[in-house]
Amino acid sequence: MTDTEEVRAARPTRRATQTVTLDEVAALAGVSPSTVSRALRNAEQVSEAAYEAVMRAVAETNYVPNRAASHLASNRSGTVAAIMPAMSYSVFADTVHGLEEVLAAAGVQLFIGATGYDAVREEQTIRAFLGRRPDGIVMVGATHTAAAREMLLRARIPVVETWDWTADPIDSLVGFSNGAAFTAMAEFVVSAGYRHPTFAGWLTGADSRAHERRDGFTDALRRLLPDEPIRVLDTGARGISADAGGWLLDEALARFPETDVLVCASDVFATGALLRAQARGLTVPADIAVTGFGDFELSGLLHPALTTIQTPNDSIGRRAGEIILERIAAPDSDSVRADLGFTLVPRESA
Amino acid sequence: MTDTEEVRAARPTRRATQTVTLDEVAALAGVSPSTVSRALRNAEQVSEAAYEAVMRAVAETNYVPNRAASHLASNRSGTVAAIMPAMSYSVFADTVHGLEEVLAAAGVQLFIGATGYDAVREEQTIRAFLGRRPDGIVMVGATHTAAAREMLLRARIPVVETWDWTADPIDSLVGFSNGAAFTAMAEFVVSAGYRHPTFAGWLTGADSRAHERRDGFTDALRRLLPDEPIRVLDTGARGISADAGGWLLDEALARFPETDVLVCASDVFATGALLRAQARGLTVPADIAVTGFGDFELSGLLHPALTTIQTPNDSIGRRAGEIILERIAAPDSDSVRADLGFTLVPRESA
DNA sequence: CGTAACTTTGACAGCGCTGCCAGTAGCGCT
DNA sequence: AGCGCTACTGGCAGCGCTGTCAAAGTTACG
Repeated sequence: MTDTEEVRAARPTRRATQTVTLDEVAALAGVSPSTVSRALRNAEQVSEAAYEAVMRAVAETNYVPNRAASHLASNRSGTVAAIMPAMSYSVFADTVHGLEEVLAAAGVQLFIGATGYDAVREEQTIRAFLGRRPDGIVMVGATHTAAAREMLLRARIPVVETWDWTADPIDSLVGFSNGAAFTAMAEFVVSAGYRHPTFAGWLTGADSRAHERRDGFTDALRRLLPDEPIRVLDTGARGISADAGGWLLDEALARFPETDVLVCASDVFATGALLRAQARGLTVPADIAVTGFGDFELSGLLHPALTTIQTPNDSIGRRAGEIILERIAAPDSDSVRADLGFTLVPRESA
Repeated sequence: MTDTEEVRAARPTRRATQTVTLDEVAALAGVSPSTVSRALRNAEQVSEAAYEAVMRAVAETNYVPNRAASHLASNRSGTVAAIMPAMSYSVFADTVHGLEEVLAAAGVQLFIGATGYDAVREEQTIRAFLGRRPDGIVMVGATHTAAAREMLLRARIPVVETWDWTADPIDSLVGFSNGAAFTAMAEFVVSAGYRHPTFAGWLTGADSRAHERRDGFTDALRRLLPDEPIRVLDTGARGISADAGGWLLDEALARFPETDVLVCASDVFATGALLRAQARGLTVPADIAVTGFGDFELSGLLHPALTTIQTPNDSIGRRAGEIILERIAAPDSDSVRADLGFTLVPRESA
């Protein structure tokens, strides 16, 4: 320990321990760092000999490029952020899945954040994600606080709002009209002869899509059955669950015994309502009909099979991913508004 | 356009357009960049006056710190990567949800990648994620290719494997024994009087947990019913779906008509099988009993309600997040092995 | 009033890459 | 041989932060 002085003199490096850098690969390959960088990103810009020397050195050192450094130098992060209300309901999980698949194929990585249907958390999540300088943002929903909208606009990156339809998207929009879907459902149940429909969903949270569904339904109903009172049920603190669907059926029977069809804002509710009706010894649709929304796999297998609306869950994610990739490649291209529509699936439950 | 010369002379900046930097905030606040950095990360290191000047400047400029630069300078990325087989099945979505909640509360952001139950894609995903230098990695499963294991070890970051149980985890482990769960199920169905069980699941893919479930079941069966032949059904290319569960029931009836209980590797299959049995006019469990795995919400609402095994989906994610955070804070702390167990839920279907 | 200890601040280098530029080598042509 | 090309390569600065150090200011105390 006689060389304490020298050790002190050498300023301690802040380098990450044990991590191979591009410079070390370059030294081993006998080329300059620039050449290594080129070989790794655009092999055709480099001679075959250099390419192979680099690849050998990469393999030998197990080099993995540091994307944070690359991001800083090139001002492209190679990431996209997705902000969802929740992941536990399969509809959004399907959308994330489609999105992830498209992005991963392009070498873009996906950040995920959940807001729990809370506008404040949405704002926090957006702010946190913008710190990562994603190349694009995908959001579920087109209703945001003014501050959130402002942040997204100022970020000057492609934004895709999904699962919704609006006249003034922040940037691009991929979805369908929840209101139109429930207008279609209203028309269907009325044409099927039902005269006393009750709408049921979760309307307490900041889930604007649920409100659009209700409005689409009740507006149509006022037109189709002008003399009929409007009946709406809210699961409130029960949130979104099959059990809440069971509660909705009980509640409809208790508060609105004239109900002949329970129009649910989600198959989650409809399934719970259907099973509860059967548990109570009622026959669906003879005693009470039930409709859903979302067309989950199980919905078609139940007895009676659920009348519902099929939504393009996976396609929304894929299309959103494609749009982000297009706009990253050509930032001046136009924003996209894609209505992927919905399909009413009449089955046995109504 | 007479100043072409001067314009040429000025080397074009590579700065991101329109993005506020820490230096600009410092200039506006009238303090040094160091002080801004400190104010934003450890307010207590800075005088009250400086803190407030910084905060005013931040608000005025809408400054959002660039985490890539912070990452590069501090060698901590503030991210965790999660690698899942799939997101479309609620069990993993629940785990992601629990994980995201814990991490987001600590200001850590979550990268998500899906492998589609494919070992090669798992390797590619790990490699891609390591380029982001996450502070930790959460994986579903404890069975990986040698190369994947090697990469994870070399990364020298906390790794949590989940949803599995093994004697030699890479680092930490949070899950339960899939084999033990199906040993318990075997004991249950035998003690309930069933003598001709058939195991059913998806065994074609790289889903090692499915294999462990089968082995746990068949091993126990050989012990409990030594004279009984072993019956196993594989959905093959049908994968994991309720429809495949229906096929499993048909197949069991056709190929193994002696089957008195169909033991499914997932509630997805069990639900499909149950509904198919009813569609065929069979009574469950009298004509054929059915058991599942996972205890989805719907499983308890079906008629008959599914006998199944409850798994700690959400807790696995939360605990994994906690472990990662602990180990980021104290890198020398010991790795953790947490068996979160499972609960057999006897109901009406068996 | 002087000294020691603490608090607060700023300067500076550097994290690991990429964009830009200039330079060299090799080629076909006049 | 000399010219203009193209193909390939290396040098350099800098992306936007943070860690480290040293200096300045402030307080406590004998």
